[in-house]
Amino acid sequence: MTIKIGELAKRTGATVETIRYYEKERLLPEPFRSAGNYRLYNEEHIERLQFILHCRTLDMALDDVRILLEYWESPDKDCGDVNNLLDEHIHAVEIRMEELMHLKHHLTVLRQKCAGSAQAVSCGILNALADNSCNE
Amino acid sequence: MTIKIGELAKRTGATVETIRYYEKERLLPEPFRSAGNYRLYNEEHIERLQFILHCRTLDMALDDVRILLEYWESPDKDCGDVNNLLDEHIHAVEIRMEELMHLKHHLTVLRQKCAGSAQAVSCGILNALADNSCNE
DNA sequence: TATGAACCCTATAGTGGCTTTAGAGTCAAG
DNA sequence: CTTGACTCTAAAGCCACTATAGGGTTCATA
Repeated sequence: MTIKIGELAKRTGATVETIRYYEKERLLPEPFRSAGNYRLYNEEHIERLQFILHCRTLDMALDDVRILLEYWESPDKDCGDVNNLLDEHIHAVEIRMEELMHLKHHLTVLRQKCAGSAQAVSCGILNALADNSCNE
Repeated sequence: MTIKIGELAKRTGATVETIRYYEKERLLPEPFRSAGNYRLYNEEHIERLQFILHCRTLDMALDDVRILLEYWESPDKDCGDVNNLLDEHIHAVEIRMEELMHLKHHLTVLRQKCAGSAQAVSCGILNALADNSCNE
């Protein structure tokens, strides 16, 4: 059983372009080609692509995915580094969440500086952006 | 009083490269040049750059900054759109925060699939990434 | 006057993870 | 035999910078 790139895209939810991009990035191995030079994928390609896509839904960088794929391909390896990679990723997400919380606070304070519509010259938002009084 | 680009960078916290980039992007007007072709900035440049940087600390896109600068330059305009722009930005931040909350949940569940170090073949994390069982 | 350090200049390429575009080839159905 | 859906490659575009290469300017010190 082999499928063409459009069918692989349909089955996994990736776009055709993304699949070709992953191949160029060596995340997916080069598949066999048909007589007409079409890529032909098999079950292994499908699984590997799904692995990659699952990692991406978890917002992992492709370099991290590369590392995880290596472990996935080497059943005997110690997976301690996998745990570390995940811990670091969770930490990064936590940090970004905190950043966004602060950000939202600043934005909300800023928003309250101008109740309705008025002339720009007296708009509390524009003035606060000029002197940064919303960040102090 | 005029200052060179390094001094402007020092006073605002931007890098020299970012300042030149903003000029190329027409966020900052082209300054006068010295005899030796050095950029010479004045008070207005400093204020405008600070306005831009304040917007950036609030994670606004440069296109949004462009719009805000326009209002800032036109004191007579109605600033209702400024409020809308901000509301939309706050909404985008809220959405991203929710996304990250879900993300963190998935990552935490995934992390618990592998307690300590073991062989990759039996690592709950790698297996869950393969079948996406952490996202269901 | 020479020289060296600190600063400045332009132009171009790289970052990440794709997406888009242009231009061409393949294949099955009508 | 043509149409339309699919596929191919190569290159450029996205965002907001950052980095690099290869030079020029300015000023203080030797």
